[in-house]
Amino acid sequence: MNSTSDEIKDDYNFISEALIDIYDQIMRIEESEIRKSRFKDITAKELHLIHTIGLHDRKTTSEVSRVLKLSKGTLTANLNNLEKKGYIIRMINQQDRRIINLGLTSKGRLLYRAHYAFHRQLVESCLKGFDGSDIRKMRQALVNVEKFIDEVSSK
Amino acid sequence: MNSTSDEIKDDYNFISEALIDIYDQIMRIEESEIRKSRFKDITAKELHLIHTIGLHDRKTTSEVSRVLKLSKGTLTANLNNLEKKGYIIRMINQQDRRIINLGLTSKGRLLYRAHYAFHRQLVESCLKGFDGSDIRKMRQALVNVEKFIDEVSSK
DNA sequence: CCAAAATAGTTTGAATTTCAAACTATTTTA
DNA sequence: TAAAATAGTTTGAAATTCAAACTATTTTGG
Repeated sequence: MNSTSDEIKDDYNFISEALIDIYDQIMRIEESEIRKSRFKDITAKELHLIHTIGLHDRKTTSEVSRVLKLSKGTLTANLNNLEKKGYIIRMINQQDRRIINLGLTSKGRLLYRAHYAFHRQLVESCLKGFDGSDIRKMRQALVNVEKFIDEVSSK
Repeated sequence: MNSTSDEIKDDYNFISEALIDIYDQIMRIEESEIRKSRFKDITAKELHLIHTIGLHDRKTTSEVSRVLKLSKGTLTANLNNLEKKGYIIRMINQQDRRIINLGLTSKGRLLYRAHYAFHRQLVESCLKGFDGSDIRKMRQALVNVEKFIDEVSSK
């Protein structure tokens, strides 16, 4: 395909505008889809936290608060809520008893998988009609963004 | 380029994972970049609100609260803060005096342009090395996401 | 023309979320 | 083995959000 520099500029503007708005909508729709299922007591933020805790990692509270850039106090409060609602468990690490390892309950794992499946559906619809090389390009674009973010952060 | 279905599946997983995390980082970095400049009193949420109010539109409070899905009360509070800090002005609409039209002050416009420029930089770094047809594909992917979101919302 | 209904935005009071700082318990260091 | 460092919790205050009640204005229908 042939493109003038004006057309490319329009595309840049379009992409820039769309990106600003789309993510907000994604967060909202993920929350509202999850709340239509059996997981009616979960917010978008909690979904994000459940995702970060993950299925297998046994992360510590400190690791999670670093990744999500939440203060330790805030994370403690969030974990209390998710524990009360039965999605996560705290496990005292027996090698170092200051450390709490985090895990998902079976209910938490179900939620994790439901969320992941929905997200996956979104990505599939996004890449509908794309061939392998297109998808590689898409992947490259995300790697580029990550690199840009790293550069800006460390500067 | 040739790709096996396994490679494509890996790409899907990669893209899915990356998307979940990247936006949070973008929001954070936009806020922290803006705060390094003369606009030290602005949060990511306020940046989003300033962007929505826009340079030329004279939107009403109701329009903005609908777009951002904030209650009218919440928006009033946010607007009070931005007005106090000198970024926006409220203008009573003389045709219908119930309506408040919103506008950016010159300080608000400077902030808008600084934010947009940074966002634009991010998009450019993301699409570095892409040709016109690649960029069209990227644009199509975003249109697909928007369509997916609309379908899910209206179902 | 005017009373009732509708609309735009603000105020209010409660709930939730967040943070930093102080604190407790445990481990590491020197 | 006492002091320092680390992991996580508690605490109190500030910020954010919402729904519902409220004020001011405009539109509607008789």
